[in-house]
Parts: sequence; C-alpha cells; structure tokens
Amino acid sequence: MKTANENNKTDKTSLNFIEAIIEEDLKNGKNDSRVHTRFPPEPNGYLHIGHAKSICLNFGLAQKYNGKTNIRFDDTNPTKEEVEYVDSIKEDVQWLGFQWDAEYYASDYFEQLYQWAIQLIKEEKAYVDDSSQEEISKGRGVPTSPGIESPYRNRSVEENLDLFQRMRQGEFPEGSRVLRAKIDMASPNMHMRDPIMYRILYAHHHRTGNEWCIYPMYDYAHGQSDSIEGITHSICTLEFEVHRPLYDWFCKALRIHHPQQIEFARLNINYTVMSKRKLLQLVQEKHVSSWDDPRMPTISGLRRRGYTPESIRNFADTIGVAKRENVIDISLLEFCVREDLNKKALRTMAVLDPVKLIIDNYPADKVEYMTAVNNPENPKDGVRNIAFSHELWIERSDFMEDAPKKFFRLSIGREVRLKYAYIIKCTGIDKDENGNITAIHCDYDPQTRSGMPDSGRKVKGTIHWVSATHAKTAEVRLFDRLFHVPNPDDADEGKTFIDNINPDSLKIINAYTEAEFLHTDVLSNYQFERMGYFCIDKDSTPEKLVFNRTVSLRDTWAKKHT
RNA sequence: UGACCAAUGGUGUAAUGGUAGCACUGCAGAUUUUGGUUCUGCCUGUCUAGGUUCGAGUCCUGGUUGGUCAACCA
Repeated sequence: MKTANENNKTDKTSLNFIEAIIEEDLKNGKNDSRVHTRFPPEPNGYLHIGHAKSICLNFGLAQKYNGKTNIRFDDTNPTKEEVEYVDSIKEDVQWLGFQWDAEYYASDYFEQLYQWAIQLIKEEKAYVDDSSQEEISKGRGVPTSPGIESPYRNRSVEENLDLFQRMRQGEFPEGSRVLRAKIDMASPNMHMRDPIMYRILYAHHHRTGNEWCIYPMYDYAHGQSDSIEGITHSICTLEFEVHRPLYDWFCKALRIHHPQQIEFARLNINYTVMSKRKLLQLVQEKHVSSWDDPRMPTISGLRRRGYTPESIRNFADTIGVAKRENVIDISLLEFCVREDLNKKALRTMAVLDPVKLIIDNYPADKVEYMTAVNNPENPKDGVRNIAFSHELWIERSDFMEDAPKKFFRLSIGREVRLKYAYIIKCTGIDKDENGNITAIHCDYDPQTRSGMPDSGRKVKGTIHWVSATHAKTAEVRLFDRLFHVPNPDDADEGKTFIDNINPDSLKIINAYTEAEFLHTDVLSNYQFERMGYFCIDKDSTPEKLVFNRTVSLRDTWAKKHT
C-alpha cells in the first residue's frame, strides 16, 4: 500500500540526478535493466539521521524501479567493529520500514578477495611493500607534487606471491608489510598512488574470528563486494568521489561486473552534529546518557524521542538529493514530525508547571465527568470522560497579573474557557510571603458547560486543566537542542564542539496528568493539549510514567512575546 | 598553489535551451472550545565576466566562492 506522500513522489515528473541516471540506464538496457542498490554501513557505531537519508534513498530507488536492495556490513576493520552495532543497525533499518533482499558482510568475501589479489600479483598489478608506515606515507608525496616509487615496487611475481602468502600465514608482524596496487605514484589523485590493498592485523573479527590476519582496505573491498552482489548503482557520499577512479580501476583490472558509483551530498542539520566519531565522543564522555539519548540525532535517539518512521521517511523525501553541500534547518525535521503526529497522536491534558485553581462557587464534594475528544483530526479515535472538580491544576503561564490586552488567558476579572468544561471568571489570587502566587480563585458559570446552550458564548481563550484530586503525577523530560549554536563545529580557538553543548538541553519536571491514558506502551505518542507532543519512555514503571517531549506545538504567541 | 566536485530566495530543492515553481522558515489575515490544525495572502533567488543562440538558470571559456583528497579508517 502506498501512502499519499509516496504517490506524490511517484507522480512528480521531476527526477533527482540519480533517478535521471537510472532511467537513462534503464532506457539503454544497461545491467539487463535491473536496479540493485545496497546500504553498506560499517558496524562501528549507531545509525544517525544522515544514514536514514541514505537508507531511504537506496531502498526508495529499488522500490521505485522494482529493484532490490541488500544490506551489507562493511566489516573490513576488526579493530573497530562489534556485533552490538550490527544488531542495532538491523533494528534501525527495519524500524524505518525497510526490509533488505539479502544480508551480506564484506567478510563473506575475504577468500574471494584474497584470490583476486593473487590474480593481480600474477598480472604484475600488485606488490608486497616492506616499507614502514612512515616511509609509505612519505613516498606518497602531497597532492600538489608527485610521490616516489617504493624500492620494493618491482619485485618479481614469485617473490610477491611468496611474501603475500606468508603474510596470510601470519609469518610477519603487524605493520611490517602491506600489499599495494601498482598504479601511478605521479597521479594527481592521491588514491591512485599505489594504494594499500591489505594490511596485517592480528585482531579478532566479529565474524571470521581469528581465521585471518590480513584484512582488505575499504577501496579494495567495496567495489568488488558490490560487483559480487550484482549491484548496479553503488550510491555513496561525496567524499568518496576521489575514490571512484580506484573503484573503477579494480573492477577493470579484475574484469568483473562493474557497478556505477554515484556520489551525493551527505545530510547536515543545524544545531547538531552528524559524525559517528563525534556522536561516539558524546556517549563516551557522558554528555548524553547513551546512543539512544533522545537528544541524539541517531535513529534510536529519534525513536526514543517519539519520532515516527513515517516522519523520518517524509523528511528524507522532502530534503531531496543533490551534489551540493547543504545544511538543513532543524525546523524542517520538527515540521515533519508535527505533521505526522498531528494526525496520529491521541490528545490528553497535562499540566507541566502547575498552579492551583479554586472554583469557589463549585461544590467542594462534587465531581462531574466531561467528555473530551481523543483526536479532533480523527473522529474514529472516539471520546473519553475526565473528572472535573472544585480544585484544578492549571498552567502557571496561563495566568498573568498585569496582562496585556492581547493576553487571552486568565487575569483578575477576565473570563476564560476550561476546555471541555465551563467558562470561568477569575476573582482573585492568593500569595505567600514572598509574593509567589499559591492559588487562583474563580467562579464558574453553570450554564456554560460544554454542550449547553450558553456554552457557545465567545471567550477569547481556552485553557487546559486537570482535576487536583484525580490527577496523577508523571515525570516529564523536556528536551531542547543539544547545541546552542547553529554550527557546533564553529568553536573558538582551542575549543571544540563539546564547548557548544547547550547546558539546558534536558529539564526534568513532574507534571500532573489525567488519571488514565488509553495506551501506556513504550513509545505511545500523545499530544498534551496546547503543550506539545510527548511519548512514553522506556524508563516508565507501572507506578509512574515517564514522558519524553518529542517537540513542542507551534506557538505563535510565545514566539512574539519572548 | 595540484586534481576532482559544486554554485538558484534566509534554508533546501525543481525547471532536462522556451512563463524561475514547490516545501520549510519569517510576516500579515481568516477560521478555531488547542494562541494547535486548516485556509488565504506577502517578502525574498539564478555567484561573476565574456561567448554560442531567435532565446541561457540550463551549453562553452575565464574568474570568484565553497567542498573533498596527503589513515596500514570507512
């Protein structure tokens, strides 16, 4: 079944530059008119919203052109990769709503890759280099001037074969030798200056264990893995553009199926960071609680925050795909989640910053049950009944002593409607010795209960409330952006993005909520009327619910008055 | 002082040689028992200098600006 949005996407006549390439290939019958993409994460961290862009792109393209998408873990560096990450990545992709056609690992191809390396050695296109890391680095030169050839570059095929086989046997210490492709030390492209294909690493691999002590480099593994899987369009981010000649070189030298590498600009969003290294640092240095801290731009963080898969997919569609560097405004992400949650989230009333409202002319022992709509956007969600009584909790910000004319809420002498209940008129306030308001007094108009003839009377404002005797308390975690500047990397001399962390990104409060919720499953989305969207956190207990604020409601009044 | 890539409103993204459109943001208004939603309107754009063409955001050349590349990372 297609969503309205997906239909729009299909209907639109304009193509992004990748779709244009694919349609051209389809027209020419390239790859037998197949489309086969892949999502190739390295399992060395959790997926973030930038990966979501890539996931939606790769899986979306396959869906659009009746193709396939593999998930392939790029696990060629055993020193950084862990199963924990493999599991989280699979969970996140599926949660986003995608199912891969096949699950592969670059490590599945280690033997084939090794055989191909032997082939290249035999064809004098690869050689074993005994140089030290520093010597190799020095010999490579700099981008503006050519490198120099290694003294080991012209070893005989026999010697190379012998050495490479013994590298695999574990005869040489780590770092003592590498296998290099013999290309061009004078190339203006640094990646073509005899790139390293294999290095010796005595490390335990999460899948192959201790079977190998030589591991292929990304450039030697990625294109061939694509090739083995019959990938047609190998989509990656811009920084791999300079790797493409090498990608092509290996496919040609090996005379194997040659997928087309296409690069697009990675996603950047302001007020956050989007590199695995930085996200890992935030976790390790405990600036956040974990990878799924709701302030993190990780998929697991957004999920815990209350974002829906639909909202993230829609975001990915809306930002588009191009080769231009871009920084997306965080407000677009917020727009997407509000748009989705507005349709789905059940409404409830909760008071986050409470002050007592006493209805003096309402009998102290009386309780009425008011009918409330669960979701005005979806009548099928029905109604519920909520207790109303003599004493209520209301939002402290819904009262103002010296209120401006445009303040449509409570002030002495002014009228306001209590949502789903009566119109009340404020008669006075109680204060403590410090001048803080401890209670607000009012009288209600018994003829204005919702549904009664007089309830249609025009009042400027409507406020939410909960009955003080019936309300329950819940913990509410109010999140704000993790960084207080648009570009966290834009730090003063000697400072880093860590110094730009917003010290007020998390505020924990206790709120009064309605007595009951329709659903209390973790992740259930609610709208606290007039306040924002909240979801139930996994830290909740049967005794006390914990809510995360996903995003506040748009507030045009507050915006103008702060 | 290299190579490669990219330049369209504040932010993204379309226009595939023929009317510069859409979304977000911002502003103004209407509706509203959420200052939400919905609806209406407005603001703001083709980096620059040449060239090709009846016609250039689009093609060509130079410049400018930004990005990427010098891990035995991916």
